[in-house]
Amino acid sequence: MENEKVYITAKCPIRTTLELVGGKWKLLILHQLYNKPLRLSVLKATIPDISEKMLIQELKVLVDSGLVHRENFGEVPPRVEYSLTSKGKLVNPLIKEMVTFARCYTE
Amino acid sequence: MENEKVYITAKCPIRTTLELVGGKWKLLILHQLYNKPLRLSVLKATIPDISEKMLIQELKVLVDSGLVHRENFGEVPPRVEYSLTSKGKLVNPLIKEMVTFARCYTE
DNA sequence: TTCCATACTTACAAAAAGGTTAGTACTGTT
DNA sequence: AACAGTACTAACCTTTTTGTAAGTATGGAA
Repeated sequence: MENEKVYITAKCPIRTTLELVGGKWKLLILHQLYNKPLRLSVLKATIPDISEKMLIQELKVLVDSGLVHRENFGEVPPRVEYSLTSKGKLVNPLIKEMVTFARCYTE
Repeated sequence: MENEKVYITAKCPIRTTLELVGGKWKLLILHQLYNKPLRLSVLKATIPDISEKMLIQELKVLVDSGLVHRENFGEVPPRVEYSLTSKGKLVNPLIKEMVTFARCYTE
């Protein structure tokens, strides 16, 4: 089971992963949520280049795919916190590998 | 050194990796080259949906970034083989993590 | 009654990525 | 002289992704 060969198909695991966390922003967002829940405004501040629209849009996708949990405290002014679900935490080793890869590549 | 915190900047490791292997095709191509050098025609056959243009275009990018080696045997009709460089082999653990992630996610 | 703070929406525009189709170059074989 | 076989190129178009700028909703504080 462990080392089954991966053939490229419409639903192969590599493509599944690309669909879930591909694109310019999702992994950056997930990485910020690694430690603790964060509010939108904090996320925006720690990902300097992202626009508010993209941030909200990508968060929504991540919530829809079950990687991120959205908690609305129903206060005014609004307070909403985003955190990793247990599935979302599965991306941590992946991000770690990306960091390792980049460091080995550039060294 | 090991566990340095990763801040999101223009050249942070996550973004470096995304630039190198991001997009729809690069990781699929690299995965096919995992075992052995392959010719263009074979790559095309094992990645069913890719167009010839995209395959050649992405291979060129991968060669330019030093992840893939291109060997031209100078024969007629042309024979060219593509293989992973040592830097290219660094993506293998990354791909493995992607496969693991997808399997955990979907189970 | 005006403004504040925060999360979120909408309409539109620009840029990037990807796809289609038709071609080139090269020689040995028919 | 035409063709086969392989890697590659070029022009053009469509789709997807990302960005910009403005606006909405809320209730309490000034």
